[in-house]
Amino acid sequence: MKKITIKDIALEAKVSISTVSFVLNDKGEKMNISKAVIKKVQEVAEKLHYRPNMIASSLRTGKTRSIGLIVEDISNQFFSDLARVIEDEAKKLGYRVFYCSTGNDDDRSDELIQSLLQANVDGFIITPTEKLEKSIDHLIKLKKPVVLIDRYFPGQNVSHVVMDNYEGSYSATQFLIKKGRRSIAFVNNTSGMIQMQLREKGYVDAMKEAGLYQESLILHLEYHSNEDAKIAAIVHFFEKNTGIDAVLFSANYMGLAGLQAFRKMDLEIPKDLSVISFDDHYSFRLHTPSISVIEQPIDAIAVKAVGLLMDQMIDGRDFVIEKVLQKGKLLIRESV
Amino acid sequence: MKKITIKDIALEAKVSISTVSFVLNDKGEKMNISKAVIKKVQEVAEKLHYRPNMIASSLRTGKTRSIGLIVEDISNQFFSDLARVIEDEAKKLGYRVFYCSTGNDDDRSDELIQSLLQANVDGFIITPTEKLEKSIDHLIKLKKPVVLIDRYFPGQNVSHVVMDNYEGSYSATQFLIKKGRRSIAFVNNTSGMIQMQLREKGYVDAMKEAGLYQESLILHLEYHSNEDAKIAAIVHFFEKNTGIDAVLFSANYMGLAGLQAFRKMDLEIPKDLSVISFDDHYSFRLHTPSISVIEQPIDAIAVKAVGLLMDQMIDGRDFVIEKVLQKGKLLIRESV
DNA sequence: CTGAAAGCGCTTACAG
DNA sequence: CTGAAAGCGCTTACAG
Repeated sequence: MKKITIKDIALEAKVSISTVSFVLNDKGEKMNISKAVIKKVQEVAEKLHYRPNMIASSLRTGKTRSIGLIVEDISNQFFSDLARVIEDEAKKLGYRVFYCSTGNDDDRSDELIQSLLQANVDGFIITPTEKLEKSIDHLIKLKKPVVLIDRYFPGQNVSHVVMDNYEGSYSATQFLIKKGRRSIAFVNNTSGMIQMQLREKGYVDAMKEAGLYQESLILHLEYHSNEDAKIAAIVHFFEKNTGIDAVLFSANYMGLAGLQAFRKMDLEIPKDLSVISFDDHYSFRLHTPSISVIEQPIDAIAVKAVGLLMDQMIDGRDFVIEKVLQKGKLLIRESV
Repeated sequence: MKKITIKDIALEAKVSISTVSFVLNDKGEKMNISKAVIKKVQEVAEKLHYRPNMIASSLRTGKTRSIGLIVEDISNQFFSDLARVIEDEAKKLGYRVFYCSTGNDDDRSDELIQSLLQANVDGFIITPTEKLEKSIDHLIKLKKPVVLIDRYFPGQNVSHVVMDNYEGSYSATQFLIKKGRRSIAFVNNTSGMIQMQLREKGYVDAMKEAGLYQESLILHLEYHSNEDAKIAAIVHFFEKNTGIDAVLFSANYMGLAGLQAFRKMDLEIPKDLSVISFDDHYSFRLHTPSISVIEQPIDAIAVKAVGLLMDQMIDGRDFVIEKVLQKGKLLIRESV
């Protein structure tokens, strides 16, 4: 089966290849090509089952109609949900999405950016890792459209869309306090990224306002440790700090490790301990009791991020840097 | 920042662009280019931070060094694990992977194949949906390398790598029988794909051999129904067929629906009911009690599939169609 | 041993 | 209203 090119169409329709190209790119009217010719070309293209060669057109135009999506871990449900919505949104606009996971590894993130640059993606949506600020500066210098999601660098002037982490954490903590909980722990990781800092700050402020704050109630888990190590650390922490009656996890994978720790310790939820975690997860719904979460507005984040990226990708438009905060949602289930 | 091309290197190194191309493609020696020139060209390329334009080279060679991976649902852990291993394997060999989900929708699957064809991927790894046989025939006619995973079409001569579904199901059923269970249910979907048929057949044969087979112990869930509908169907089935003392689920999403059904019905696992499911899942390990599974040999499947695909992609090599069965592993946890 | 040139399949400025 | 031609950045058969 021979590849059909615009040359074949031109031959068959007895017009020049430029005419074919104009018609197939819907520029026929603009170029004052006659209705009859337009119709003819379209029919021939249809008849021969013409499929444009995207590689050739990319080489010529320098555009690939693709965007690179770099997330932390595509096998984490939060990110795979995000990716799916972003992909759908992009497809509506005729863009293809290449996605890859950093595993929060800075070197790998940098490599991925290089490789996507080399694949000539037209724009980037990134959940940056800690040391990625330079690489992102680099993209900006290259005038590549970039939107960050889930987190960002406070000093850097780049569009980003994130949840209102401070508010989410603050309200969840207040909710626990109103429920009569007094000794509320906060389990975070050691990454120090802005979204984790804000989640911690929301908790700290709510605790301080209620006069309940104690530094010893905060546990920081090594980010790069495996799940068993996290479970062990949580067990150790709760054995040392008896009397804790509630806990807020700053991400779903910590919450999941926590549930396993509590099972080992035979702690009963919510009698002994109220539990709330950031980010929803299938296992939180299935768990007995089901676990309350601060659900991220995934759809809103994805749609907005694609929108901001498109704004930057439209040639010549003077785009504005936008920094968007989306509200999360406290989903109360049986665990509080 | 200007894009560096081989022309720039040629200019700077004072050689022709062909020489540059040969050197950078490691064909310098073969073309009898002097050591000195090779070194010079490499140094200049390094100095100018040359990055080859993959689009240009693709247009010229017709190869993209990429493979298309079509799975049923990338947000299902079985497929996302599979995808990760395939991606890693492919990367080792210098290939990039584009992945997409069919959602078991035949039209969408066909579309995805078209779109990957248009993106000029060099080969395909596919978990086919029911009506995809024609599309796959089409790929073969185009001489596109294809490997199927997880399932295949019995009459079609295509390389594939799948788990030994019959054996997995047969042993799991036998295990339940040896444990003293007598009224063992089997929950399958309505898709009728070969892997599901074989899982059912393994169960049926084991039951028949033990003289325990009853057709009424098999439930078929509508594939395209949502989770709540599946849960309702399972509840209905178990309310009608009282006395069932064990159940084997033919895929993880059915097992997960089942766990929710049993929770609603206050069935106690494993006292009232032993449970085993195909495919592992995070929630199966976290569940109280933890759920026994027939674990798929994901790494082996992925590695083998990439290997078979590469065999086909090496130009001119007369590749052989291989049909590979990998053994699954029965992981016994608390649910039996 | 190395270079000039054709060509992959498009898009688009230019000419008429 | 439509066509001839240049050029995107490579690879490779051919010439010398």
